[in-house]
Amino acid sequence: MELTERKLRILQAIVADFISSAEPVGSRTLSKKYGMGISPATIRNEMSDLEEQGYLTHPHTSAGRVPSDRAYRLYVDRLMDRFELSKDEKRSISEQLAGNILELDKTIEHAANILSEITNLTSFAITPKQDENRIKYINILPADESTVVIMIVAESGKVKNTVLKLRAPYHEDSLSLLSKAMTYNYKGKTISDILTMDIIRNFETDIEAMNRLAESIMPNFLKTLESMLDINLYLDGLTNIFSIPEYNNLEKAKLFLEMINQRKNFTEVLVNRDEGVIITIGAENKEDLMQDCSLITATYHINGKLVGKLGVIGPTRMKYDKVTSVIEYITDNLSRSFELP
Amino acid sequence: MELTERKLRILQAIVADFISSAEPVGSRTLSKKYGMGISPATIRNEMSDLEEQGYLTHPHTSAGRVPSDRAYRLYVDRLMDRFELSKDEKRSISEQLAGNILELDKTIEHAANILSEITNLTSFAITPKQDENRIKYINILPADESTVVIMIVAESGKVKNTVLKLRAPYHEDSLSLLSKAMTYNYKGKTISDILTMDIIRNFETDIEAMNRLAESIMPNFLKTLESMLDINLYLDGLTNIFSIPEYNNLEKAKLFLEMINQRKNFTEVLVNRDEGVIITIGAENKEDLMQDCSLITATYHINGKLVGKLGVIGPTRMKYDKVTSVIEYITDNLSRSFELP
DNA sequence: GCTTAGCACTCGCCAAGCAAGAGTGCTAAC
DNA sequence: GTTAGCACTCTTGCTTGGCGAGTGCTAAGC
Repeated sequence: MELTERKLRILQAIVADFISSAEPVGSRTLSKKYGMGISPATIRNEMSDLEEQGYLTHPHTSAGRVPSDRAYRLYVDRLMDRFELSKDEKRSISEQLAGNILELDKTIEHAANILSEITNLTSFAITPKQDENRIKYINILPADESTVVIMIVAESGKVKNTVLKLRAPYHEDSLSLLSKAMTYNYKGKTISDILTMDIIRNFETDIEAMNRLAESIMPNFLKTLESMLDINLYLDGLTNIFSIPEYNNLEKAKLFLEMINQRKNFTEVLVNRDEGVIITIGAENKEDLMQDCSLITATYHINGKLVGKLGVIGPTRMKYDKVTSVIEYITDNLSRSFELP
Repeated sequence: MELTERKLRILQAIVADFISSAEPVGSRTLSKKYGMGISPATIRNEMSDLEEQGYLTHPHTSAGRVPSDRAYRLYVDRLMDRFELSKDEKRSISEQLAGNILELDKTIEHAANILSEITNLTSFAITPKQDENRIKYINILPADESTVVIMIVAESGKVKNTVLKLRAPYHEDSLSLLSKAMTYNYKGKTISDILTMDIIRNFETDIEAMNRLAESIMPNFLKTLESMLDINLYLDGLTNIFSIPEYNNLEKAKLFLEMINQRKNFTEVLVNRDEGVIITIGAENKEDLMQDCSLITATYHINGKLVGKLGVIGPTRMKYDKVTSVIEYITDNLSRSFELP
């Protein structure tokens, strides 16, 4: 059976109505509210067909119809109008993001805040994978007689440092020597390359003092380097789910929050998604706990290369048009502000 | 009316029973379970007295008794036994904390994780106030031809840096010169002192290049410095409240989570608490939303000076003995690992 | 042949009513 | 001062019946 023009129109109306009301949509409402020019009875017949085709479900005999995942998919792909953010909204987002570009991570966290604020959903953002980030230089700096700061600067501009107390005092010349040697060795290499290399050996030079220094610094250097690989997950708007009728039930709300609070798993899910704007609806998600959620993610870029992600998660009933627009707008904005000058 | 020995024993039994069962305690239960050697009727009389004195309440006529805030206070101050953690628990905590002392903030976050894990409550930790932290040195380092890294090292070992793209290329000598000048100027000063000083003017030297450099770096330097003052709040075990009978109701759970997610306010509350182990029970808390919560905090020290806090928040019905012991043990452990070597 | 009015039917929801259970408070006896 | 006994109170869980919303089917209309 083909989807006639009229069926599409009805389906669109049902989805739109259900998205905003969260109540099953009845034939009478539809006929009256959306001025379709056909009677409830006709609509009922059409609805019955749509149900047969898997676009609608029926919580129970005497309830209205509810869109299925399939209906949302159709809606997202073909039926929904492109949503244009208002000038004011756009300006507000840009301004808020521009206010805080000092620290990359903070900016990303802030973007997640804005997103949940606007959408009233739970938002998240992850920082880019750093595997492919290349070392620019390494600097070992004196702090006091037995303390040094290991500082690693990557090409993307990411900086990471650790304070390390040495067991023995050091000579300042050895520090700068070691910094140079390490930079020479590692410059241009990716973090993951370095971590798989056999490193300690590389510093068996003639200079005894430097060897000893390298030996005590290396373990911490490696740990620091490893921690540069960590992907940060920022979450916001967690409590927003409490105002969503779908989660008006302790057990569901609990499961939702617990799923998201398994940060490792959740990050993993996000990392594995494709680039660009990706929408997965209900059962399209592989994870058990996401079967009645929709997940929308988009990617932002740093220097056009490293890729982070940002998005929302909520019930399948969400304002796909607006949410998608907002996410797109924010990620575009992020990518632009992370471009090389 | 005085609290007789017997009344105290009864009260203790009621509190202990209610803490573990979350059910109002009846006279019969009490008489049987706690082998008091007196009949339910006698206990009822005593309970009636205790209620009059404000130690017990009565959800309704035909329910058992529930301890009031006052009873918990008495329990905490006089009745509860000191709880000794088992050797295994102690070892496990120490080991987990020792595994990750590379980064101070991570360690503190990790301590909060452990705490919520053990207590099954919502835990939190805040990093120390940095107002009194003194600058050790400032280093402006080259990253590439137009990018520099501003690095600030404080006496506590806290390091903070920002990557800054300059509008014009710089001369490397000016960088080290400026680093030295700034270090000379700020070394030994506290962060808040510097932020209230009128700084830009301090660098009006003869050297033109350095003046220009200082001018473009200063705003970012100040912002970075300011961000060093931020107190980080780590939360964990938020979803634990879902398994607590007191919060077995959407509205309450929601309010609880929203209260805690107002991170600014919540941090403020924590910052304002006294040092040492502090327990506030129910209405002893000033905040509206905490009227039926208890809050336990303890302080840890960095180098014996900077003070951070760690604790739990949960329903007034909590295992005060065990929770207090755990918190104390963890903060002691933290302070010890943050001591100067 | 599509559309529509009419009507019986189904189901969830809510309030009222009822019985069971838990625990108290009081009284009178020990 | 302590305790047994008993009436009383209040919550909880279950059942019942009415109401409203919405459907599905049928038959009539265009």
